[in-house]
Amino acid sequence: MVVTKRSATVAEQILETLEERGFRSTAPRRALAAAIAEQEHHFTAEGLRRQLPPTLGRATVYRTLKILVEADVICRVLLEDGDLHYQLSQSGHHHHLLCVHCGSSQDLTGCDIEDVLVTTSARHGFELSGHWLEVYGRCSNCIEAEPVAA
Amino acid sequence: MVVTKRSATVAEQILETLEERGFRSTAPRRALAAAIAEQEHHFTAEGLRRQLPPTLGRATVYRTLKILVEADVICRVLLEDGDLHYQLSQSGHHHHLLCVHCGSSQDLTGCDIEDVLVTTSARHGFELSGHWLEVYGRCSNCIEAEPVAA
DNA sequence: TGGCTATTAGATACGGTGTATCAATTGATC
DNA sequence: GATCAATTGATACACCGTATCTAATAGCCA
Repeated sequence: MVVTKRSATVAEQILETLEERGFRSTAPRRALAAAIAEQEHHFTAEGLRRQLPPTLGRATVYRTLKILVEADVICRVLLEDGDLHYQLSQSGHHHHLLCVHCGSSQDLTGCDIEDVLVTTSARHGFELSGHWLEVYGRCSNCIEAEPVAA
Repeated sequence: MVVTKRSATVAEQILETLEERGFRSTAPRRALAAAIAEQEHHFTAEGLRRQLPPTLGRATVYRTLKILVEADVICRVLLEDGDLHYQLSQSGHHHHLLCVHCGSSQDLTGCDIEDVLVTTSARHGFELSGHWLEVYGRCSNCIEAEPVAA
C-alpha cells in the first residue's frame, strides 16, 4: 500500500490526540499510528502486528490499541461471526454498516435507533444506559459490481 | 443451586433438540444440558466447565456449545466490554436487554428496530442482510431495589 | 547540553477462546 | 451381544488480551 498524504495526516492526528491526553510520542507509537492510518478496512491487533517490525512487542500493540479505543481514536467492530476487529473511529457514539462482501464500513450517525430503543426498553421496565449495534449487508459499490448477491 | 423441576425440563428439551438434529444423547451432553439449564444468567464456556467434573474434556464443552448455538438452543451475548457469553435462547432472531447491575437478561422480540434499520441502511445505499444489537441498562428489579444508579 | 524521573517498551508468563487431530470409547441399531 | 459410526478426551495449536517486571527513553529542567 502506498503511503498517501492523507494517511500521513491521519497518523499525525492519532499522535496529536495521544499527546493531548498526556501520552508521550514514542517510536513504537509512531509506527503504530502510521500502520493504523494505512488500514483500508477494519483490522485485528495481530494483523496490525504482522505489518510492523517484529521488534515491536506484542504487549505494546495491545496496550496502544487499548489506549486508542479509550481515546476514541479507533473503535471496536463486531463482525458477524463474533470476531472483534478495530477501525478508525468517528468520534462519539455511532454504528457501523459493514459490508460483508468487501469488508468496507460506513459510519452511521444520527440514526433514529436510539429513540426506538428508549421506548422499547421502557416497555420492559428497563432503564437504558447503552447499546451496541452492528449492521451487516452489502455496500452500494458491491451491489453495483454484482447486483445479485453471490 | 437447587435443581428445580423447571430446569430439569429445560435440560430435557435441550437433549431433545439435539436428538431431533441427529445428535446422540451421551453422558457428557446430559451433564452439559443440566448445567446450562441451571445457569441463571449468561455464562462463559470456561465458567460452565468449572461447574462440571474435570473429567469432562474441554473440547467437548466447546464442541457442544457450538452445536447448541447452531441448533439455536443457546445464543451468544455480547457484553458491554466486548466479552462474548452464552445464554439460553428464545428461538429465532431476537435481541437482549442486559442488566449491567444484576446480569439478568430479557429477550426482546418483535421490536421495531428492523424497520428503522432497513430504511436507514437504504439511505446509505446499503442492502441489509443482518445485524447484531445488544441493549444495556438496569432491569425493573434493580431499579426497584435501588432507584438511583450506583 | 546533560541529567533526572516518570513513562514506556519489550520479554515473558498466564488465562481464556476456539479449532484440529487422533486414538480410544461408547451409543444406537440390528 | 456384536458392529460401526459418532463421540470423547487428550493434546497441540493459534489467537486474544492482560499483568508483571526490568531496561530503555522521552520530556523536562537546570
